Amino acid sequence: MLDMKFIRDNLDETDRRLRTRGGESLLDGFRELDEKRRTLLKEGEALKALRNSVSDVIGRTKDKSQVQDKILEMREVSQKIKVMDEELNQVDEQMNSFMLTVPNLPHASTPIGSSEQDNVLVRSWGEPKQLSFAAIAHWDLGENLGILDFERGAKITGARFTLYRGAGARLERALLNLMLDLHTDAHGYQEVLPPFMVNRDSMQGTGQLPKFEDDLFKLVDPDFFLIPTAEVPVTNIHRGEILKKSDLPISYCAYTPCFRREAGSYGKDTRGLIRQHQFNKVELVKFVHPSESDAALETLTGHAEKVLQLLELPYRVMALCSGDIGFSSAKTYDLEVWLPGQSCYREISSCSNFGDFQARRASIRFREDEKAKPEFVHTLNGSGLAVGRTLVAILENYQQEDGSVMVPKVLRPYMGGLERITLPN
RNA sequence: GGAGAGAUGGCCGAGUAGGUCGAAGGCGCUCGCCUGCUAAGCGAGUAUACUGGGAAACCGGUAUCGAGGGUUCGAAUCCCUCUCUCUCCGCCA
Repeated sequence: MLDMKFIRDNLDETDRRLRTRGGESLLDGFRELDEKRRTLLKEGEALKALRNSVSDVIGRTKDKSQVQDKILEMREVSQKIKVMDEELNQVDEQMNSFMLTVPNLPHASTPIGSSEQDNVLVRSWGEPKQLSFAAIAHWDLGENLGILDFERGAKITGARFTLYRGAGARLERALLNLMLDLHTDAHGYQEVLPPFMVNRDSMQGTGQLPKFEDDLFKLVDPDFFLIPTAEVPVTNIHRGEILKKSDLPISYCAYTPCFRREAGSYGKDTRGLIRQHQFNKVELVKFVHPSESDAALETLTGHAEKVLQLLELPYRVMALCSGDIGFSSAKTYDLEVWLPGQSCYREISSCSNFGDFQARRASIRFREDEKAKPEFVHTLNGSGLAVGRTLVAILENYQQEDGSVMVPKVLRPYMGGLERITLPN
């Protein structure tokens, strides 16, 4: 959420910056609504002030018959207040739901652009592997090796669900452990294991609601949602809190499964593990002092990159343009890993600085010093990494001409020493 | 699932025949004094949001005692609904 006062004082500039996201104005009607709200507020509060002071007099008067006329008068005032409050509530609600649908301001360093095409290459690491034979896509590799069973996944649940078996299941678990160990031991994150379902307030705190309910899996009875990313429960750890400045920065990493409806992506990536309704991810989340968030995005992105480097998977870093960054994000770097089976780079991590956008929604604050007013922290997060897609990258990059797949050296201790996943006899 | 208890400020904890309660007291914290260290002592201060005025310091208004609604001139205090926490019983990975 943006700061209402900031919008009020900088309406044109805010509008201009928001337009870089998609062109259309996102602030229509703000001024009228804001003025209406403040007028109602002012009038209502004046009446309440009157009622409070007169009620005080009534309270002090022992003989109520002396103030009978005042009581009658206040009865009418209270009626008026009630009417005005109702109107104000409506306006407040309108304002609130309006504010919740306004996306974050793009960061000054976010490239201006309208689509994916305008994303900017920041750097790349490793050479895209040129295989000496025809690359096989991971879905075929996985099925041939008997480690990915798409048919049975679909039978058990439906499309975009997959059954992992044997070395495949082990490989997924190995990746999880490698990532968690790296981020906790080497990068200083505290591991957390949060709930995989969250309530509506949490979804609103990080920005998934109210706008993107269609993308979520929702429970029928309690009003809970399956998390689409660990960002939601982990960022909401500190919802409604005032943190100590000395606690910052706070760095969490978490493994969770992620559940996404993928509505609107029918026909896209229908084969393989790239786009699933359920996938595993290790997420990095930071709460930092506002002056630190720019630098924190760089280090956080570096932490995600480190996983790819350890696995020796070629990748590139893209700065998303204003038209491509997410609703809550001010600045985003995507890590894209090279996939020989598709001869292209595919997103494997998304690292974002949200500025104070999520912190304002979720009310996560700190004090500069003991007496200072609370200020909003800045929040960041990034995938470190999407595990399913990492497994895809390993299968495709480490595939051998005989159809087997080498296990990256760094993973072998996690795989019971296994060096190669071979075809079943 | 059944029975009961409870939710007050950073923490603990008063406050139920409705008014002078944004809320006693204690702890913690901040500033000052005192004490040649430490501790103790003394004094003052110490919630948040919105809103009006002011360059600012700051001053004023409104709201908030789990959430929402009701009764009333007036509610932390009465009534209703919901949520959460705790205890006991049952069930269970």
